[in-house]
Amino acid sequence: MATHTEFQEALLHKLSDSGLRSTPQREVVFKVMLQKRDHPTADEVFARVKSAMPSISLATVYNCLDTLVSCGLIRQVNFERGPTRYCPNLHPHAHFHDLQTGSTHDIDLPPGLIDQVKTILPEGYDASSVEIIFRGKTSFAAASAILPATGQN
Amino acid sequence: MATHTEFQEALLHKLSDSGLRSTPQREVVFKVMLQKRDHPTADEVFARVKSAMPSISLATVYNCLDTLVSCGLIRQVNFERGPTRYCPNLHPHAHFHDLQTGSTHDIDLPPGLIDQVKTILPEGYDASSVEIIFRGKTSFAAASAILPATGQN
DNA sequence: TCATATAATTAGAATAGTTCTAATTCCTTC
DNA sequence: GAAGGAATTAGAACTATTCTAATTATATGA
Repeated sequence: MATHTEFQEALLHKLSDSGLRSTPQREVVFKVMLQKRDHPTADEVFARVKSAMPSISLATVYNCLDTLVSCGLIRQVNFERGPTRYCPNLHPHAHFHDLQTGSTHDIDLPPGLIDQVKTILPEGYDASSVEIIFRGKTSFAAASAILPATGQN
Repeated sequence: MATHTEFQEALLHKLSDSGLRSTPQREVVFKVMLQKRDHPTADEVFARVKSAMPSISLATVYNCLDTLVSCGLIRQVNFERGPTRYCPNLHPHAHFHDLQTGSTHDIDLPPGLIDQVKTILPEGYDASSVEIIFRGKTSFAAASAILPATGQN
């Protein structure tokens, strides 16, 4: 049997690509991000991580999340004035922000769409990333929309 | 000659559509937004407005900007963890965020693009707005890139 | 193996941006 | 011109994030 899980391998690999170490804190933050596939804030990640590692500090959670973002293992999203949210989905996707429930949904992007959208850029603009954010309402989540919106995801 | 300028008419009209009053503060904030067509923060708007109306408060600037956003006279943009920026360009456009200079450029959208992008949404998603953000570098602004990046726009 | 250097973590202070509160002023309408 | 509601104001409060300085962990290489 393997001494490392698959996710640990991926983590180690991506980290060392950037000359960074794999640490217990980075591992647990990454694990927590993969477990519940929503869009938590740093505070929410902190709360989840604490049960597995009570000694971890909020500053470290910020550090780890920033590290994971910078080596491409997770993404960062911002909606309006809310706190930064983190996203473990690495497939090319857009975000749909449900204005009624506050929740966020990933929308898979068909291959080629990003490149196609990039063609609208005039000469001299070289985009390394394209982010697409939809805002609106959903018609399938009627049940959950009744709930008092405990938090976002 | 007209008793009101064109922009005041537009302001008055949009405001009263939402049951709101046109006030000197709202007028001056709107005017300032139209004068320099960049993407200022609330603080920057506050600074610009102060010369015309020294008694205005920062809270009022926030209030006015929110009001203008909610009646569709300006737009709001957020990049990463930076402060909210406000945009007077009402034509359908995307934003290009220059990672080297920190500046923001408006990118005109060809008609139909937004609708086309909306077609990727699965059943049940009803988007009232679509935001597109590019990030990357530009090759034409070599001169300004040398400057020590005093602020963003 | 041990010393050294560097990287990472930590707690808590500090900061920045924004919102809230309560009091005041300004309009609008009777 | 009085009453009621809307808008503004100053400053306090709040939240998210970053910074600082000290500590701990890890890797390297003598």
